[in-house]
Amino acid sequence: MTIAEVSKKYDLTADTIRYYEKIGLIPTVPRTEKGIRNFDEESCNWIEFIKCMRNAGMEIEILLEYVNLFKQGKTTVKARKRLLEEQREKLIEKQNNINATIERLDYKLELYDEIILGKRKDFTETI
Amino acid sequence: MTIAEVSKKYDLTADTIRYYEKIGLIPTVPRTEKGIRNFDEESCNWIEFIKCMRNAGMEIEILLEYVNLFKQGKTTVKARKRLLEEQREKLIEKQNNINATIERLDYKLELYDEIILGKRKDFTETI
DNA sequence: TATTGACTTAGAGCTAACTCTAAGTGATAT
DNA sequence: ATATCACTTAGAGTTAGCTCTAAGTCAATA
Repeated sequence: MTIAEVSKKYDLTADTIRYYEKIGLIPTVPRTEKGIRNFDEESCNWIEFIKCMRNAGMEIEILLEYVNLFKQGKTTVKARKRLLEEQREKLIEKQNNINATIERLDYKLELYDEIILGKRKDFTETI
Repeated sequence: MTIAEVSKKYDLTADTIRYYEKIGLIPTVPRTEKGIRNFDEESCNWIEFIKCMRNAGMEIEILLEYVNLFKQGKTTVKARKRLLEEQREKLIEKQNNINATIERLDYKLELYDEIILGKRKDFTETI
């Protein structure tokens, strides 16, 4: 697959994909004799994985650590597990923050509704 | 309350609080005769609100819009509601992304566990 | 044959959200 | 009296994560 095809498939710009490769996030992208990227299944899997993790807000530096551990082979399995567990914890915390904020917004939206419908005579501007 | 006290109370640096005020995120922070910030309850409520929204990842530009609508008074109640509804939708989407990623990590962590415990003879490196 | 279009590179530029620096004021402690 | 400390300002610097530019190669089409 060319970079244009991969770009379309995963909805990432070609620039972003090249950037990810340059910094080492996508190990060993194959090339044609002319030096043009020819993404195979493994490269695509990496891109899909990176995209998913980035969408959840995981930092590139952390992902780089994971990729580098991966490159070192079986001996790093435990370290990789530890890394993913840590990131899982961070995502849980993010989830909690977002949940709390959604609940707060729900409450505010209810108040706004009551104000709009005129159910609140004691209308005081709540932040 | 001085900026130092507010900084401690909400775990934000004084720099961040000054920055928020400068760009207009905290309307009307009172000052002493000497020109020193003297945060009242309303200012604190704004800071707490901004902090909560920022923690969930809401953009400063959006929060500025909200604050500006708020300043214009009752006539903007519907617009404010619309704005908060939009942001709620964005948070739901983020939540979904994070949930999907946590589930994916859970699956990977199980695989890693099986590998570590030697339950997998067919060990092939999964990304 | 000339040009169009997809690819290549190195490296500069951009945006959001802070974070820091320098220079200054004023109240309190030694 | 002098030094320390918390505050003030304007504006420069930083970081993450892209995004764009310029200059070039190569294959296919008018």
